[in-house]
Amino acid sequence: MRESWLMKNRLKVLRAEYNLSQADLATRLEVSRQTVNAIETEKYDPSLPLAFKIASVFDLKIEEIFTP
Amino acid sequence: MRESWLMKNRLKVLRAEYNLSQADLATRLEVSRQTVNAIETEKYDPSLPLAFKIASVFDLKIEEIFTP
DNA sequence: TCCGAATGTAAAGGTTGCTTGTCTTAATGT
DNA sequence: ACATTAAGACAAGCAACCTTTACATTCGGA
Repeated sequence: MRESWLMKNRLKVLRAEYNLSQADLATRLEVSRQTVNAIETEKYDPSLPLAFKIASVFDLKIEEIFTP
Repeated sequence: MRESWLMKNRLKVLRAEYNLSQADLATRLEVSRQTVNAIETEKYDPSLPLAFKIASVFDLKIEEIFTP
């Protein structure tokens, strides 16, 4: 295992604000629902490109969504 | 093979500004020299945690270093 | 209560990120 | 000429990210 200090994120809250299901968000991000779920429940971090996509969906900077 | 739209980055320029070798930067980031080289020559994207580390070394936002 | 939507979890498999090790080449200085 | 440093490249191996498929659980509304 990597030393995995996994990042914290505000995905769940943001999803709620935008009234999106995990499946909705997955569709917008062009990833699977399970991937959204895994990131949200902090099983693993998104890749950098995916983090950019997430940020663009919510019109925020990456740093406003993810924190170390 | 992925359709690899790899991100662009300004690592090489930033390294020059800070007068750091790839090895120096690698030490600060706690990754291998080859990893720094591969990211700089855009063989692959850094992970999100590594992107955060890179941003903190140069005191910039991720978006100011990497662009899709 | 029952149904459907949303969520959580898991296994198996492919791709990407990162490692160590090695080799080559260019630039610089002595 | 020689040594040193920086950088680029490649390969093998492992860890992390992401996929599909599948099944279980939770929850709100009719």
